Amino acid sequence: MRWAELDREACSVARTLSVIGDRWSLLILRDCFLRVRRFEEFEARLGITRHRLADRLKKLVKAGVLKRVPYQERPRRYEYRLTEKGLDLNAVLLAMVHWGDTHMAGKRGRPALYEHLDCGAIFDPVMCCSACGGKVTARNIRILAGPGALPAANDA
Amino acid sequence: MRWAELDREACSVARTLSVIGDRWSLLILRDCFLRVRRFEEFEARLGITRHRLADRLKKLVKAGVLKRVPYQERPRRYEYRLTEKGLDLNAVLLAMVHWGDTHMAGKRGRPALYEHLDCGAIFDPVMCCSACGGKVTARNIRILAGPGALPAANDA
DNA sequence: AGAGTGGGTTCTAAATTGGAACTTGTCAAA
DNA sequence: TTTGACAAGTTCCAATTTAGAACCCACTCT
Repeated sequence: MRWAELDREACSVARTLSVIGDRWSLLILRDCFLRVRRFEEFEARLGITRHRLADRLKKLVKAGVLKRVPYQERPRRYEYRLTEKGLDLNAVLLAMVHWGDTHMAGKRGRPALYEHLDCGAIFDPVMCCSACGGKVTARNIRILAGPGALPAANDA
Repeated sequence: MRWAELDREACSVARTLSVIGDRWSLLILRDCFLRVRRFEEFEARLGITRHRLADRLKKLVKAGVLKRVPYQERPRRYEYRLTEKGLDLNAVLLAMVHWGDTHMAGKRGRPALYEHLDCGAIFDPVMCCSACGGKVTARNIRILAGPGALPAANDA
């Protein structure tokens, strides 16, 4: 399967990966959440080549995750900002951060901490059920075919 | 930056991506959560080449996300199962599924539904604060440097 | 006029991936 | 006693993708 075919799968994981499933996209988005917005700034922070960066930014804009916003005229220059669709990726990033903190942290501890502004606590992100608010884990969920499942491939 | 350098970054996102940041790993893991365990079954479901599949499974085992369990002797054959570390990736998958459901679903609706066994409801996974249980979004958190942040690069 | 800035594009070499065929034990049927 | 099938890989070559470095363009500043 090629990249271009991935978004046609009847699977939300595959469709999501068609947007963010490469080495750089999520690192670019991580920096977006840290309020990085300009081409040169991304380049300096990421260790990505200008070539790749230009290409990824273009793809993320096309996917509707980032938007290109002019911040000066003559010469016209643009910066890259998260759209609402992009901001919604926060949960994905947080889940990855939490997994990395739990399973990949070095002896010095986690690289970053998160403060919940609503309650003031340094917190861990936890996946919860929208109906009852209880924790969701691999062991207390069941997967069912939804309306968008293909007849011949009614998997996730 | 090359793949091999990614896990040395002082960032939990980068470290997590060093394990699951390629096109196939998360699709393999998705199938693991759907109780797929054998080489041939992965191959048939994924559209991946045997070559790539063998390589990815090896890497995921080395990363401690999957374990190789013999299921018969003579000839000795192994199947692949999620470890606890792998089961913890459930939150990442769920976050991606939810984003895909919200932003990439076709006209026929989401391909899969999730039932929370503790309460019986078909639910959406929501990121919550471990301290107060409230919702966590991009707009109500603040990121702080943690103990594992490098002096010269105290970012996420 | 010359240097600097921000945001790219173009080029080639290196790394990664896809595709198809081949290998290794083992059993079971012809 | 070949022959075939099965499951789980491995090997090899071609195609695609990426890295690395240099170049380009539209301005502004000195």
